[in-house]
Amino acid sequence: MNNDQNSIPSPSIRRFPSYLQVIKKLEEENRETVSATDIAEALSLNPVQVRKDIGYTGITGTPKIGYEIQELINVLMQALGWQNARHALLVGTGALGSALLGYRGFDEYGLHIIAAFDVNPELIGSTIHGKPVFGLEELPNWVKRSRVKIGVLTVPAEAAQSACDAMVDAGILGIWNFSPVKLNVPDHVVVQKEDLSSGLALLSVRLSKRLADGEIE
Amino acid sequence: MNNDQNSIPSPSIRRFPSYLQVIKKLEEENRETVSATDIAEALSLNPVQVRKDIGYTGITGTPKIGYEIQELINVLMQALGWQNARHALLVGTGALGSALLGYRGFDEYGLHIIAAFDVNPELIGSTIHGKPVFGLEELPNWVKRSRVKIGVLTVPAEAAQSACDAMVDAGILGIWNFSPVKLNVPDHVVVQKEDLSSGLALLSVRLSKRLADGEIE
DNA sequence: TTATGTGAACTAATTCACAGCG
DNA sequence: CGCTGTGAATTAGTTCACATAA
Repeated sequence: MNNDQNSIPSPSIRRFPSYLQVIKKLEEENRETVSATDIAEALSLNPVQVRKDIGYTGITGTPKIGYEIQELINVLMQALGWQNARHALLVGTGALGSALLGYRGFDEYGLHIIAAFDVNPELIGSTIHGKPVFGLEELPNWVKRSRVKIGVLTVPAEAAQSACDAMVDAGILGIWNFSPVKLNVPDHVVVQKEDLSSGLALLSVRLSKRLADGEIE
Repeated sequence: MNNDQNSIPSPSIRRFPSYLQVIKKLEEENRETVSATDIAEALSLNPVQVRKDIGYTGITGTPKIGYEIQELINVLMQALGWQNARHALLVGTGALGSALLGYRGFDEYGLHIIAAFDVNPELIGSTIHGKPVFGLEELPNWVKRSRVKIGVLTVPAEAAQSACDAMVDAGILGIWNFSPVKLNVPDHVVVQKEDLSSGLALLSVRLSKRLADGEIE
């Protein structure tokens, strides 16, 4: 088993949430163990890959049986830094922003978006999916009080860098960037860029190829 | 230059939309050429990688100058199968679904979601961000009439497979799946799964590592 | 026999190094 | 020189093949 916490490959980390999802469902059904094969089957992956991924966490399973579900959940959460629920804020309450505010999927994985910020005076003071919307100027104080470290950025391209700067100034350390802009941040800030169109690109290409290769139109 | 249309690596395809985005902005500023270096800089990528990616499309640039912007836009769109705008439908008008209906980013890349379907009687007959919402039972006729091939799936996990089946039966050939479920589809249907939590996972891990490595808390 | 765990082989992707051109 | 274009080297990720344990 590999125990080097610092070097889990990114593709493995990206798969962890889906593993969690599968085994949490089994947990609800009161199953006590899972095999890598079970997980692989549920997700159409190669079982060896699943085993290797799980190996990175340092957990060890028992042959013929698999892994103890509770333990596996714990080490995966641990590996993801999700042991304790994390709080986040969101800047930009447009279509995508309000969707993310209402997306319960994140809570399941320990991310709780607890407040939103925007410049639109019509929204300030209201709530979206139960979360309060503040004016951007309140960001610094709010971050100081709440000690939140993660910010979700869902503003239009033009506003992205300045909203990012505001977050950084306020003390945010991790930015999940949904805007199509490369953000300039100081070294101590981590940015994760999310690009919806890249998935759409792959779908388009694969579909075009199928059509070209003579599927019924 | 590589001209084999059928074998552009997936990572390259995933980067194409961001290239398009950069050069379309330059086009608006009436620039006529871009170098791979320009694009790489705008996106914090390695210039060689950009050049290789562009090479896959078959286009050829001129040393010292770069690529002709119009031509580059054309070949990228071509490579992505986005020459002619594509129409799509969406099933599931929850938080995420309505966000995608209102997300103008897709139009830019040739995906026009022109109708939505749901089972909620309160929504049927209404419009969301200007797009009409129909009952799921209307799907077959609507697809037949509109000849739409792409479906965006944004229903909760429990409903995913049955909504997927409905799409497939109606004649949808490409499914962009935002639900956390592995879909069972016949061979001729292409499924692209989108998993928001995988990006969040990476952000968490990178942030935790930073904090552990002694950033100011 | 059915699982884990892992070194080894393989495949894919990125990056390097450099030739060639304007 | 600053750029393209590309073979070669490198690195990263996946898959195979097999040893081992219950």
